[in-house]
Parts: sequence; structure tokens; C-alpha cells
Amino acid sequence: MSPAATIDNDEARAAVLQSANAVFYARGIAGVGMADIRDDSGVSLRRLYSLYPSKRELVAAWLTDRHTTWMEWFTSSVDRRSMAGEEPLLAAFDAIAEWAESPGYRGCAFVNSAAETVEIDDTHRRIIAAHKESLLAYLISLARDGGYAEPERLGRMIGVLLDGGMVEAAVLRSCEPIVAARDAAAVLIEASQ
Amino acid sequence: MSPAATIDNDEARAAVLQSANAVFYARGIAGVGMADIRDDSGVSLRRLYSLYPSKRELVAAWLTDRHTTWMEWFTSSVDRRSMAGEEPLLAAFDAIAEWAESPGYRGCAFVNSAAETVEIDDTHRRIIAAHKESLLAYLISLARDGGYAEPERLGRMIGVLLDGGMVEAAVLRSCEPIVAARDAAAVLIEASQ
DNA sequence: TTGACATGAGAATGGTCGTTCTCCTATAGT
DNA sequence: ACTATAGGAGAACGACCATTCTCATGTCAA
Repeated sequence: MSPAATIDNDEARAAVLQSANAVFYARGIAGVGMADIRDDSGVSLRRLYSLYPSKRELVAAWLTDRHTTWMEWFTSSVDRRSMAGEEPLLAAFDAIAEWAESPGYRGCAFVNSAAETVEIDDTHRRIIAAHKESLLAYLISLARDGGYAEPERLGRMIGVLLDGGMVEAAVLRSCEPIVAARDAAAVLIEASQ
Repeated sequence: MSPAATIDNDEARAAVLQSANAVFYARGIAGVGMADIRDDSGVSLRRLYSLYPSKRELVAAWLTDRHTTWMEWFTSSVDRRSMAGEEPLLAAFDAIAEWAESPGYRGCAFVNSAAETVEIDDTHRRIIAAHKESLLAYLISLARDGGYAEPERLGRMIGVLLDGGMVEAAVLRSCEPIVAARDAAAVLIEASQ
């Protein structure tokens, strides 16, 4: 009953999103054509357009998918370090520092996408803003769990430091700004005891 | 002896850089064509290409020019607030906050440009990194002048907070992250007395 | 087998943009 | 006044890209 195909739509979608993630992050949205996605994923243009009717919608799907994937990676990375006895709010910086040291690091995909003007519309911007709100909510929950005074205030301060660290590490190609950010976070946490 | 022209090359260059600044910042580099620069500046394509042999070189000239202009604006804005009795390192955040509240704010032009992949090459990246190094050196000098312990460390922490504030303010369209950054800076400064 | 249809490969279309070229005007030096 | 030349307006060229279309293939249901 289902249409004949080498791979079904779900598999094709997964392959497309995986390629989109690799290639959009590495080369920017405007730097990647639909043909590049096809070449990387092996999904034909025809199928690509049947799954995602336009590049805009593919980008929106990628951003949404990346939000989920990235948050899962980030929270589990923080969790793992916390289990090992590290202060969770500081573990956040170590997770980012490890990422920033890995090859291909180009900063926060959401910040980079927001900086692109040609291919990004308001739908995308909403996804991006929601990602940052979500990250902030997580940091605030960590601050709350830590029992610090004014957890919302502390969480926001940590959030600014994290974003600043990610951006500067990308621009300067060094994870030293993340170390400085962690250093600052430690002072702020100490002051919130 | 000089060739006949409505305006001379220096004036044309100034007009082009002014237009480039307005339009590259507002719409991104990839979002602006050479024809847009011509339309905004009134300098013909022919002359444009005689002044800047390619878009890449125009972009490099814009970034260089913007570095100078922005640093002048920033330092004088900090100076003015310092004269009025404010702590210079905190005044930096107020300057940025005022900017972020102004219409057309889109974050740091250098960070945005670095996020663009299609039109930005290594020459541009070097200018961008040099800008951030320069900003950092200024912040460190303020920390030194303030007589704080470990001024380099403090300056770096303030730098990360500033960049984080600029980025988040752009993404979330709110200057609240800058307020949080300033708040954090005050704690760090206090701890560096 | 046969017909209906989904799919892939890749050509075609339409638009954008960096860069160059053509044609024309106006000026400066003679 | 005359000519060489700089400059403007805008067309032309070539490349790239999102999107659609054509044609050929293969599969499923009867």
C-alpha cells in the first residue's frame, strides 16, 4: 500500500536534517544551496521539495531540530559533569569549552543564523529567540536547584556570559573567552551564596 | 590639472563608506548588492569600482572604517559618562544599552559579519578579530586605570559580558540582557576592589 | 502483463548579482 | 572651437541558485 521507494519519507527526512545540520552550520544558510543538501544527503531534489516545500521551511525544520538536539547534548553534558561533582552552572562552561575546542566550531548556530539577513525570516527569528529563552530557562532552573539567592538574576547573568563566550571563541578562534566567562561565573556564584 | 568631476575621489569614497555602513549593517553583507551601494551613495558603479576594485575590498574598507568610527563613538560615550561620575567599566554597558534601544539596532556589526560565510574571507576575519582585540585592550586599560586587582582578568570578563549583552539584545530584541550584564559586571568589579 | 503512479536524474526557467562594456556627455587644455 | 579623456547611465555578460519540469525507470495492484 505504501509507495515504492528505496527509503521511506521518515528516513529521507532524517537524512536531510542530518545533512542540513552539518552543512548549514559549517557554511551558513546562504552559503548552502538545495543541491548541496541533495549531494550530502543523497535525497533527490524532487523528494527534497516534497518533504520541505521550500528552503525556508527546510531551514525552519533544521533550526527546530537543532534546538532539540543541542539542548539534549548540552543538558546531558552538564548532567554528566554534575554527577562527577562539579557545580552545574560551572559545568555549563566546561561543556561549551569542550565544544569550542572541537574542530569545525563556529559558535552558536542560532546566533549565526540570526545574523544572516538574506535567508532568515520572522518565523526563523522566533525559533531562534525561543531557543535562547529555553536555554535561559534551563540555566535559571539550575540556579534555582542550586539554592542560590535570586536564581533568575543569576541565571540571566550566566546566560549572557555563555553567549559572550561562544561568540568570542568563534571570532577569536580561541576558547580563552570561555575560560574568562567561567571565571566570572564562579565569582558571581560565590556572590550568590 | 585635476580631472573634471562633480565630486572628487575623496568625497566619493566618504559617501560610499557612509552608505556601506548604513546598508551593510542594516541588511548584512550578502543582503546588499553593489547596485544598492550606488543607489544609496549616488556614486556610479564605474566610479565605485575604480575606488574599490571589488566588493570584497569595499567590505574590508567598510570594516576598517567602522572599527575606527565605532571605537571613537564607544570611548567618547564612556568618557562622557565617566566625567559625570560613573564607573567607566559600568558606563560601557550604559553606552551599549543606549545603542541597543535605538531603532535599527542589530547587534555588533563585526560579530554579524563574522557569522556570514559567503562574502567574508580571511582578510575580513582578521579585521574583525583585531577589532575585538582592540576593544578588549581598551577595557583592560579601563580596568588598569581603575586600580583594580588583576585588571587584565577583569577586562576580559567585562568583554565577554559586553559581547554577550550585544548578541542577546539583538536576538531577543530587548536590552534586558545588557542590564543583566551590567549587573554582573558590578558584582565582578566589587569583587576586584 | 498492464496501467497508474511514485521516484530519480538532471535539464530548463526565472531571477539576482558581481563585474565589465558601450555609448554618450561635458569639461580642460590647446 | 577642437580634441582627448574622465565620468555617468545603464545594458550586457556570466555565474549561481531556488524551484519546476521532462523523461525514463521501477514498483504495486489487478
